[in-house]
Formats: sequence, C-alpha cells, structure tokens
Amino acid sequence: MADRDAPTTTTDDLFRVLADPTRRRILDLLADHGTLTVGELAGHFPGLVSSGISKHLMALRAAGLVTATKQGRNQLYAIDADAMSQALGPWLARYEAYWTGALARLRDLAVDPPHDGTA
Amino acid sequence: MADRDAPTTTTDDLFRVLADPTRRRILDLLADHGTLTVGELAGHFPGLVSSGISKHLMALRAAGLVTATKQGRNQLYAIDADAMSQALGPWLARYEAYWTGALARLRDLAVDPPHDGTA
DNA sequence: GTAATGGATTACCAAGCGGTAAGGCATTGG
DNA sequence: CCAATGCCTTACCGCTTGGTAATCCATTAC
Repeated sequence: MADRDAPTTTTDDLFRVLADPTRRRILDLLADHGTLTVGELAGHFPGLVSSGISKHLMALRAAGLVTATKQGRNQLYAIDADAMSQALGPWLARYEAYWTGALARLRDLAVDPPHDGTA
Repeated sequence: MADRDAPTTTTDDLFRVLADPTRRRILDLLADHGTLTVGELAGHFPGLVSSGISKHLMALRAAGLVTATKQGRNQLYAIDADAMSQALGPWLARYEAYWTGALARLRDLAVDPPHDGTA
C-alpha cells in the first residue's frame, strides 16, 4: 500500500511524521535548498545510508509533505507545506486561547514580514 | 519531579510527546475543561486504565506541557501551553515562508473559529 | 548492445513506546 | 486507630517503527 498521495493529511498523520527528528531535518533541508535528491540529502546525514533517507522520504511523501519530481535518473524532492498547514491549521486554532502570544507573533509575521520597529 | 517548566523543552521533545493521539486528546480535554484529575480523564478513555493515563500525564508533565497541582488525595492537571508555544514558535517561524496562505487562514481562524473539527 | 550509476523496494533486526497488571504511598473517613 | 480510596510507580509484554543490508529497476554512459 502506501501508494496514495493522501489528499487528506490528518492531524494524526502529520504529527506522526513530524515526530521523527530526522524527518524534520529533511524537511528543514528541503525548506532551505528548495529541491534536493536523495543523494544530496544523504550527504547531510553521515550516520544514515540512502535507504534510510529514501524510507523517510517515502513517509513524508505518503503524508503529502513533500513532492517528488522525476528528472532523468534522479528524483527531485521539494517541500509542500500546504498539507502541513491544512493539517496543523485546525489544531493550532483549537489552542488559540492558550496561544495568544504565539499567535500574535504569527500574525505579525504574516502581516509584517520585512522590518519595521519592534520585534 | 519539580520540572514544571523544563527549561529545555526542545522542539524534539514537543513533537515526540505530541505524536501520540491519546496524549493530544488529553491535552484537548484539558484545554476544554481547564482542570481534570486522572480519574476524570480516564472516564473519557474507555479503552484505557488509569495507569495508562497516568503514564501519559507523566510524559506530558516531563515535557512541561501540563502542570500538576496536588489537592488532597487527588492531583489536578491543567494545560500549560507556554512550553508548547515556546517550542513550536521557532519551528513555525522557520517555515513562515511556506505558510503565507496558511498564516492568513490562521488569522481568519483566530478571529472567527468555526467549531470542533477534531479528526 | 553492455556496463555503471542512483534510487526504490523488500526483508530483517533492534530499540522505543503504548498499554496492562500488580504493588505501594498518601489522604480521607469512620 | 484502622479501613477504604485514589493516584503514582515499577515491571512486563507486544506492537510499531527507525535503521541497515541486499536486491531490483530505470536511466545514462560507453
């Protein structure tokens, strides 16, 4: 199984995938470089072999967090935060009451990204 | 354990704790009721015995996500989202660039929350 | 065409973790 | 005081899952 691109990334799936540090690191790398292949990713993880990376990528892909574009013999992976935001959004909203401060910072980032005074 | 704020509630710890659906449900219940005892919590989980709840509570407490107040022979648990926001904040900020749309939705949710949509 | 490269897939192993069960301590009530 | 209650703690079991190794397939180079 696991051949679906899972249009419905549940909060449950999201957190399960995000639970692994390596997977978050991969997402991190992807966010920083935009697009990477398995080999390039593997270069950042000295303690892991390609198979492991591939496996994590598969999990990420199953959760819809990354997209894979085949280019010749390589596969280009890119982050797809849409699924993340879709799954996290409702959860974040639920704790809105406890998050006033964090939310305010978030809103600040959304409406005022560049500079302007107080941080 | 007097580690009620666990100075080092890393993003790693946060996600590990949040990875379990039962634990998120507990947080959910706590957020909804404000304060609950182990027994009350257990009442919401027919498929679990108190020990299990207690264990999850311990994990939550270790991560600083909940606070425990002893009241007589019972222990009152309450959510403490401060650790959550502290750990999630930086992570959320890191993906800010990918979240523009989500951020807007978040703002919308913050001012006009729909209703319960737990998956 | 064949050889080489790179990724995906599968099988396997080991560690971590969720859940249960049993035991112990503290508080409350008679 | 002793008995009962409620929670926490510890030991244990089984499943899930991260990681590796080996194999296969596709693409590219010669």
